[in-house]
Amino acid sequence: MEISSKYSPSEVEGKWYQYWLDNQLFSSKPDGREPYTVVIPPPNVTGVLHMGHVLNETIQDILVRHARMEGKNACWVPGTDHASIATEAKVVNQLAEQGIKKTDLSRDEFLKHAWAWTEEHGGIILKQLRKLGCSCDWDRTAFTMDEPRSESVIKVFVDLYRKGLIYRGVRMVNWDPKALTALSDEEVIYKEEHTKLYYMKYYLADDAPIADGEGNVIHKDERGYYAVVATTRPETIMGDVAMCINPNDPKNQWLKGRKVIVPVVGRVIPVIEDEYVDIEFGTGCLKVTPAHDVNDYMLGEKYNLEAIDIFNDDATLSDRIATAQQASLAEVRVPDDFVIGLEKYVGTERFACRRQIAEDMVAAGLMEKIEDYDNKIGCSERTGVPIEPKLSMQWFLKMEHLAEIALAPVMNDDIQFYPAKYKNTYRHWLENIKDWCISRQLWWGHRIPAWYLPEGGYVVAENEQEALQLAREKSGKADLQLTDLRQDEDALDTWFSSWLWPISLFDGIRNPGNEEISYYYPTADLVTGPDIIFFWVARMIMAGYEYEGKMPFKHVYFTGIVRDKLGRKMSKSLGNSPDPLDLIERFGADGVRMGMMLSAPAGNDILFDESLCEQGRNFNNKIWNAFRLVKGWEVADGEQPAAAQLATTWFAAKLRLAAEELADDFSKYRLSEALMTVYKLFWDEFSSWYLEMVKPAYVDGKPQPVDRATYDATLQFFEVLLKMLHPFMPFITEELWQALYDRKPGESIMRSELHITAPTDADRKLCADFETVKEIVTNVRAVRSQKNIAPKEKLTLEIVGAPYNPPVGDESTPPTGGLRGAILKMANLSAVNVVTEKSKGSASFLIGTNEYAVPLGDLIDVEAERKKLEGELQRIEGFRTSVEKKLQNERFVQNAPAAVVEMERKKLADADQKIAAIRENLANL
RNA sequence: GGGCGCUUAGCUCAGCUGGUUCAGAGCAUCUGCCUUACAAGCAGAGGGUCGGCGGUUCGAAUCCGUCAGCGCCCACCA
Repeated sequence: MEISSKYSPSEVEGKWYQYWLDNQLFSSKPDGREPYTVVIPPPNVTGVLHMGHVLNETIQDILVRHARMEGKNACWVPGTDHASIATEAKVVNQLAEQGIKKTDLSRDEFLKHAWAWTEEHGGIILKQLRKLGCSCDWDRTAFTMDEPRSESVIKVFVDLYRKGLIYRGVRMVNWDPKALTALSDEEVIYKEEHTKLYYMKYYLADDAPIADGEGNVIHKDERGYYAVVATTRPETIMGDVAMCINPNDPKNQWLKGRKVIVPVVGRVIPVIEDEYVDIEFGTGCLKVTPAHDVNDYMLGEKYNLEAIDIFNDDATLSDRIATAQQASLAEVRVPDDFVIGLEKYVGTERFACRRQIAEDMVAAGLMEKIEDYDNKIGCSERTGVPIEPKLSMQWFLKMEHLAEIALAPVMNDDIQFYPAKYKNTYRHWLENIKDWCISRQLWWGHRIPAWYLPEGGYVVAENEQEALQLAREKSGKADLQLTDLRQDEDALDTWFSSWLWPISLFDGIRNPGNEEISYYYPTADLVTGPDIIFFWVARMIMAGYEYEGKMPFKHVYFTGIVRDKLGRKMSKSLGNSPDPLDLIERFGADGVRMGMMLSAPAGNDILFDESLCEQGRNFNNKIWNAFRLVKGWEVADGEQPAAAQLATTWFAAKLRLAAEELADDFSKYRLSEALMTVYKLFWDEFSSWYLEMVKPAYVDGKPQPVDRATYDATLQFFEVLLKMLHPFMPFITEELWQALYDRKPGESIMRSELHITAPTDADRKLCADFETVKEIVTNVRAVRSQKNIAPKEKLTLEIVGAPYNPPVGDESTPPTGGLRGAILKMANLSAVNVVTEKSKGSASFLIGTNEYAVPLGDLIDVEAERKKLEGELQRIEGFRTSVEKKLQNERFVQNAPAAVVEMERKKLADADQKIAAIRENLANL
């Protein structure tokens, strides 16, 4: 049967994936073997596969398949995340397109739409993972909002509440005015922006004399004395309730104890003093708006100031500003030209309002100046809009205890981070942790299990019945009905469910100590991006110790960010992100996986380039063709040629060495290096050296059969290589493994085990000797290349002088056995002779201190040869001089270890020998 | 403003607790080859004062200091 010279992934990948599924090869059940567990970082349920996933999932699949072939009970649990805020936003947008407003729907109606959306788009990404070859146990597919996970979340909430770790209260939180919800500190990202710094005039409200002391900076114009306040947010003056100076600020001594008028608003506010104020910033005068700034809020608490919330939830200006203005103007009279009616701003959007009020203030002469200013603005991670600090009633989780139990295991390497540098980041966060705001003003998520009583107060319970019972007890009213209770409207932060993932997947919350959780937990490796180290990794560690008393995973492998080859982050707007499915279509899943892994050292960003997939595809093709060659051989009984005998012995040794290296790479999670190790092993050692050595010759245009011993050995080697490659390229290796021998139905390479004995000293020696053989061959080939001698033309090789070192023979046994045979075959020689003096007109080369020559007769170019030799002589003499200098340095000889000095002496002796040989050659030319 | 990390061949990166695996790998480049597994290939070749400067040492890509450039994380300077 004719096999195509090109491997065609699309024809085999689907077939084998189905085969794996049909034979339940991904499935795992607890048994007597050592477990190896990985839980997938659940992608957003409505997400689609992007290059970041490809990287992440490929790494996990490599680890899982590798562990499976080590004989472990590998279990990779897939699933998706409900992604509360992101999904709700998508649903709201979709409804908007249909002309439906969320506010017009009831909670239940909205959730119906959300579930419909989830069912329509959910799980697409899991289907795509199959195309990549991921060996997840699909029967275990979970969702953070399915029943077991939801019940776990509620149970944990109630438990933490009863432990006193969850509380409810009014706090300054990060408010997303677009999503209309509170966010945790971690969901705020800071962006550098060019803004303005506005310097506004706050006139003194009284006529008392000015205390003109040393260093005071006093402002005065025709309207009177005034202080200058610098701010980036002039619109917030509507919420001003004080001005604050640093008591030690010499510039502003004259303001102590005074009252000032908020411009535009007309409110008279006190000047307070606090060392919090930075004397160097702006004018040293700070306006205090407790409702709209975290620091001002703290000042407000400290000095018992009123907090005037000037915004609606969507960050438009509230009509409260107008009523507040009227109230304060009624209280104190201020000159008309300091005041502008605030009604005109009501309902305007915050940034429009800012522009307008700044303009109005300039027109009214209330603005001292406006400067350009670079500022960092906190924005919502999800919607991108600037965060509005806002006072509101929220649920919080106390973090002190949880941070404490999560810190030590990472710092003392019970849980290992790869790369380890993230330990610092982790510690810093835990040591400065604040309470976690876990409530979200969203519907899509786990609803907070708190029920409010008619007469105030609330109960926290796992379900309505329990809530009712607790409510009756609490209120003392036995006739209280469920309809009298009102459940909290808020949902929980998505991460409040994800942090239980390694436990809830095995039902360890609802059903502690069950067989699955006892067997699979703790999981082995977690593969994720460093961007969610706080959101997820740290919190899983907390939950792990709190609920299982054990780490959730033993190792964390942090991947880098996938960038394009110019180093830019891949993004939709740049259009620089290839579609993974398209890449798979073009290069095969194995090719894409390999392209990804070729440049993915742990923790480093990946500069992804399509050409890497091409390299992966080419490698597939190389494997394919090697297979074609081997399976095309005709086998006959017969003696094994010397070269083949050496080749099989050598390659067996080489495999043992490579296996050792591979194991080392895996143990250090250096997966791209592991791949490179197998890549070179297959391409260079196996294909270019081994196969060429054992390849049967052609006689009269006909290929000769290969002897059985060589053939059997070759198939065995091929099988080992396929197994080594399998975690990286599952499809092609399965295809060829199946074709290599007759297999039973249901058998698979992914369930085969790879055990290779440790290399011996003899293996190392043989491989080192073989490197010399390679050098000899390469040198002869180079001679051919330089002299334009066809590869087909047979040459002879002379080994000059005696004695010389093994492996190429010694005086009594001129190059013999396999090594000699290998040289003959690989360099296409007719003979290898030991001579005391090499032939006239030959090209020579040195390997170590041994000299070799290829007689070329008339072909030799004496001048060229002389030039080459002279160059070499010069180089070696220079080297000799430097070594000699070193040895003449007494301090070196005295201080350096004996072995090092001895090494240098040997270098010197070798150099002398080489120089002598080259001189002789030159003389003979 | 604090903390961490990086800088080695044209590109992407290895180089562990200083000394024969010390200047390496893959890709790219150049030169020959359509040699009966593979041109998505084969054979050969070129290419780097290891970011700059200073120090420790008999000896530094490797340790220390410093400067420059890049990147990341954290932080309430309005």
